[in-house]
Amino acid sequence: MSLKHAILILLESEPGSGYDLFKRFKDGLGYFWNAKHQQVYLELKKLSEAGWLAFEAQTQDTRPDKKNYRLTPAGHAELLRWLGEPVQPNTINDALLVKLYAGAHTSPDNLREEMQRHIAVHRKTLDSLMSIERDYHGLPAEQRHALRMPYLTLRRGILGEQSWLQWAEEVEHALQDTTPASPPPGK
Amino acid sequence: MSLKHAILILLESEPGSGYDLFKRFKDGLGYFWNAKHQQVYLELKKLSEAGWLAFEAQTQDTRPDKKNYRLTPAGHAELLRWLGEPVQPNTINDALLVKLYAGAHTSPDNLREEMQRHIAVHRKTLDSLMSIERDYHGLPAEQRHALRMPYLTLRRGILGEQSWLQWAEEVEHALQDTTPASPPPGK
DNA sequence: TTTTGTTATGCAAGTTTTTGCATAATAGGC
DNA sequence: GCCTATTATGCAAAAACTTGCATAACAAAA
Repeated sequence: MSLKHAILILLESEPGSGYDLFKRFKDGLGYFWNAKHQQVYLELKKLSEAGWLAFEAQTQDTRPDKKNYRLTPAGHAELLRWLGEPVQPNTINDALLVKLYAGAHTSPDNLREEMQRHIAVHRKTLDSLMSIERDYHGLPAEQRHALRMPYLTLRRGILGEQSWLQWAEEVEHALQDTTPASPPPGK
Repeated sequence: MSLKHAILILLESEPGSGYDLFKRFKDGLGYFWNAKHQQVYLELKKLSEAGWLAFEAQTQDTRPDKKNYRLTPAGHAELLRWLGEPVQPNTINDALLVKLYAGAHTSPDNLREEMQRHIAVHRKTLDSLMSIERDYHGLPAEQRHALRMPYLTLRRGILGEQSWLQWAEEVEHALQDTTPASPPPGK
């Protein structure tokens, strides 16, 4: 839907190779836009063919050669056009919630284990976002100002993860209640 | 990724036609799994061909004929298999956050308008979820018990939307700060 | 010294989802 | 009487994304 535009945005602030972009997706933007490397390379190719990007092959001694992409004026214009257009509200497709919705057809233990796996992931994400936030607060005012918009997206991540974990606690309580009382010690 | 399984779950609790399912997506499950009617019909066809669903054509006098789908034993088995399998954590692809990330390249007014549109949508969603919650609390204990798992997903929706709106307030404050001081009254 | 990890790119095939089009009957509001 | 909404289904094409495979050089750890 808009990996195209995510790429334009990343290259607007700093030109780079497909591999660079892929890594940037894994750190910063990656929290709210995910992409496999194959798709990044494919889109770069398409965007070049559309005239929105240009690249220079860059030979390297110790590393494989890379292609350095940057925005063309047409690419810049397209980015501005897209920014002026309304964005569709996000549609959520969340398989965990689908599973939980059907939870009555499986065991509470199975659900608890599933929740534990997801809680671990969300806690880790929250930790890493909060560590990025600490770094941000340590920056000089000028740099903080330059990063103020990405910072808002970071806040979304932090509030979102906190809310998710709060919900997970509710779920754990609810799942405990469905546990049958421990059976009396057998014969 | 799992529209298949969302359909199996819906049909497990109650058989129905493609149109029925589509409507159920728009109400209940729809909060966390979205599907267009075309895709629902397509998946029903595939699931039938895979032997997981069976259907009977049902002629109607005043309305177009419909096909009533229900799970086969194989479909039921597949659902149980899927429930036993771990679900991958959700990947988020959120175009609004991509736009905000690049917000420095557009006007605060543009961003404020965008946020207003999204706030309106989220407020409406929250209202409707909370009204469903009120209905739930009004049910007799037995029915509440039967719906306890879907209720957990409802809670996810409510906590998630509240957190979203809280974030939106932070964003509004931040965007106000970037507004240039009102210019002195002209000449 | 073998294995694992990182850097670097990409094709091919498949799955999933979206968008556009198409049909057809009835009910209700203006 | 006309327009719009609802019920009901689906094909076809395109776009977006995932999965599997493939190559290749070097660095670091085991």
